[in-house]
Amino acid sequence: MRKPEASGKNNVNNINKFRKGLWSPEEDDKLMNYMLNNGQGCWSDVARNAGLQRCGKSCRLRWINYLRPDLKRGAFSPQEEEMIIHLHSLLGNRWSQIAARLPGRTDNEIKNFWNSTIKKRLKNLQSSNASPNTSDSSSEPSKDVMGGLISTMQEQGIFSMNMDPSLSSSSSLATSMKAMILNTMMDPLLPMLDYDHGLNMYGGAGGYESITAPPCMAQVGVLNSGTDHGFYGEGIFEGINVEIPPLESVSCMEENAKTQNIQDNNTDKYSYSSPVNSLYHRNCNITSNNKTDNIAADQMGNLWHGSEELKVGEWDLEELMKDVSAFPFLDFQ
DNA sequence: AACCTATGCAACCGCAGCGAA
DNA sequence: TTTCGCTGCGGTTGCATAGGT
Repeated sequence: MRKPEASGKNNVNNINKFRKGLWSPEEDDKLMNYMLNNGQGCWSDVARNAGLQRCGKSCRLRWINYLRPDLKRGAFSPQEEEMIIHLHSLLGNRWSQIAARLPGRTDNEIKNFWNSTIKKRLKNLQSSNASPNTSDSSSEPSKDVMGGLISTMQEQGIFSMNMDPSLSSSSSLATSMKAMILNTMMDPLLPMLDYDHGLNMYGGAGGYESITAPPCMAQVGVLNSGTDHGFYGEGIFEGINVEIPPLESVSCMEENAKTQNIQDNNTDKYSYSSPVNSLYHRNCNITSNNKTDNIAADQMGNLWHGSEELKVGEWDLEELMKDVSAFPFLDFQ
C-alpha cells in the first residue's frame, strides 16, 4: 500500500497541485463528512469544498472504492465467486457491469480478485491439465485440455454447474457452458487460443476478425464454415446470444429499484436502466441485432442461486447442440 | 533473524464518451 | 463544428504484508 505521506516525488511535485498516494484518515473523514452532508456533485467541487488537496478523480475513486457506506467488506463468498466467474464468462472484463450485479462490491475489487485469485486458479488448472502434446508450439486447443479444464474447474468449485446427465441437454447448461468456454478461450492467460483468429466480444477494433457484440451483452456472433472467420479453419458458431442478469438494485436503500424500463423501439435496440443506488445510477444500453433477443426482467434471485442456472435467452435446443457439437474440441453429447 | 518472493489491494493513468458552451 | 471539462472505465503500478527459505 502506498503510504499516506508518499515519499518524495509526488508530494514535492504536487505541493501546489494535488496530493497523491494513500489517503490519510483525516482526508477520509473530510470526504466522508462532505459526501454524507452534501451528497455527490461535481467531483472537482467536492474536492475543493471538502478542503481536500486531491483531484476530483481521486476523491471519486476513494469514495466509490472505499468510503461508500454500502460497501461490503471482506472476502468474497463462494456464491460471489461463482457469480463473478459466471458473469465474467458472459461480460468479459466489464468489471463495472459485473460489479453492478454484486451488491456492495466495487469494480476495482472484483477486478483485483479476478486478476489475482481466479486467474491464478485458472492458470494452475491449465498447467495441470495441459497434456505434453498440447504444450508445444501448436496453438490448436485440445479437446482433452478443454474438457479437463472444465471438469477440474467443477471439481475445484471454480465452475460449479449441475452436470447431471439428465441436464446435459439443458439449454441453460449448455449455454452457460458455452459462454464460459468461449470466454475462457478469449482469456489472454490461455495461450492456446490463436487470437489472430479469435473472437472479439467488443467488436470492431484491432486486428481481430470481428465478431461483434454490443456493450452489456455477451454476444458471440457468426462464425461460418467457409468464411474468412474460420476458427482454426473450422466454422463454429451460428449466432450465440447470451443474456446477462439485468441490473438490479444492489442497494437496500432503494427497494423500488426493481422496476426496469424496457423499451423496444422496434429497431432491435433496447435500452434499460436500473437504479443501482442513490449515488450510482448506471445506465446500460443494449443493442441487439438478433430479433429473438429480449431482456429478462427477472429478479436477480431467480437468475443466480449458487449453482443454479443462469437465466438465458430462448434457445432452440437443437440449434444449441448443433452449435456446441460444431465445436471442434467439445463434445457435450 | 534476515532475506527473498509472492500476493493482495489501493491508487494512478490514459482513454473514451458525453454534454455544455 | 469544435473545444473543454467532467465522469466512468479498464489496465497497470507500486507498496505493505505474509509466507517461505
